[in-house]
Amino acid sequence: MYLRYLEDLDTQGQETASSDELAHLCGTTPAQVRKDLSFFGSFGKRGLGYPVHELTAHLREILGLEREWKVVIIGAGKIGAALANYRGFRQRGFRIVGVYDNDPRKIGQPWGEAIVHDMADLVQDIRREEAPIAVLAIPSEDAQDVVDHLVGAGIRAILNFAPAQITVPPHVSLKSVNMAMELEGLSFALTNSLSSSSAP
Amino acid sequence: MYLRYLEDLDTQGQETASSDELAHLCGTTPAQVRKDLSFFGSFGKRGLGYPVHELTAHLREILGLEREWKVVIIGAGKIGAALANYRGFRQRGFRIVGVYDNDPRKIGQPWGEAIVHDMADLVQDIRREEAPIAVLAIPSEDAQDVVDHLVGAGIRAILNFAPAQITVPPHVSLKSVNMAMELEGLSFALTNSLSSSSAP
DNA sequence: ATAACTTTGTGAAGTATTTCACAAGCCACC
DNA sequence: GGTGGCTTGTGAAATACTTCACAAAGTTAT
Repeated sequence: MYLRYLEDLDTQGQETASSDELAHLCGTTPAQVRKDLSFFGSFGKRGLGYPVHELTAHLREILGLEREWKVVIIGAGKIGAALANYRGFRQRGFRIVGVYDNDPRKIGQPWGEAIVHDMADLVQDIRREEAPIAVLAIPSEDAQDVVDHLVGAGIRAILNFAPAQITVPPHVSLKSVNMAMELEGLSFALTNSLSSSSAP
Repeated sequence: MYLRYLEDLDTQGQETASSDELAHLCGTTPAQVRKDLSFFGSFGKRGLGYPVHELTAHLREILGLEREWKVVIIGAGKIGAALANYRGFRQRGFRIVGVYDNDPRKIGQPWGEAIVHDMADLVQDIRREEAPIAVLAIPSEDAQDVVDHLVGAGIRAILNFAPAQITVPPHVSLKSVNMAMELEGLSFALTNSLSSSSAP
């Protein structure tokens, strides 16, 4: 999150930013900003703030964004399409090297810059390409099964959009996004006349 | 999350579930389950566990899912399309009452069961329909501007998919989902050879 | 009816996170 | 080069969250 706003400031030509300024941008507190950043090192200058360009580079390094990550998308449906077209991914160093589906009508069809591949080839392609990240955009009922194949093929991280509880061995990183659950959170907030705001 | 799994159990005809069983399903601990549920009331029976069907109803009530929520989708692009087609929304009581875009080529086109409306009509439609939830699937640069209009029209909750920091007055609930940031989290995990698993 | 076994609900203990508050350092101006 | 005004970095305090552990209450078997 800090990186997102620091990049904006850098583009605007701002040279330094105080913890106070970053806190306001990110919707948190100055003390939180300082504690968070100090965990990784001592990047700021007292009396002046943090050097925007330098800190941006540090954070990109810390997050592992200096290299390119290969990504495969599983599921050539609407969500898969949205993800494949998402500008942000490529901009931030995630290169989509393949899209997979098991629908014969979709296999072989062009899809953006790529072609939809047969799910049957997934395992061998991952082995050959060494794609360490998979994005899952398939129906819940198939999710765990596909995940097991991915893990078998040596995948190291999975971003899951299926609303299902997935289990993976400890050496594989898993992150799940459940859009219906996000809306339910808003329903709860509305029902209880609470209000909250969260950063992207 | 509990609701999701309880509904599954209910469909399968299971009558009771222990905190231990729910914990395993949801990837947490039995003590956590009991503490969480006890916050809202005393739903379980000692020696037996929680009554699945009854607890499901309680949670739906707590989350405000017994009523139907009207939802407008802003942005008829790929992400908007994915959301509009997302089965889960309708199943869980969120009815999409309108899709809006400012691209003249899209306005008037059919779009699932609905038609794409002109963004210019958004404010008056929200006032008339009293849609309390908006889903934002538009480019970042337009996000805050649209949000301001939504707030002016009386929207009460916003689910934001644009990778931008949005501010809203305290009576409006805001939840942001940033897909690039999710991938960056995985990048960090991979870079540092960490591993973690999170429930949907 | 009683004994043996389960499982909840919840204070208390243990961790983790956030905020406070201030010494130490840096800049700018005189 | 000294002084005043900022801002970081960080222990300590405060707050929040999670886990422990056990009495109370229910179930099952005999």
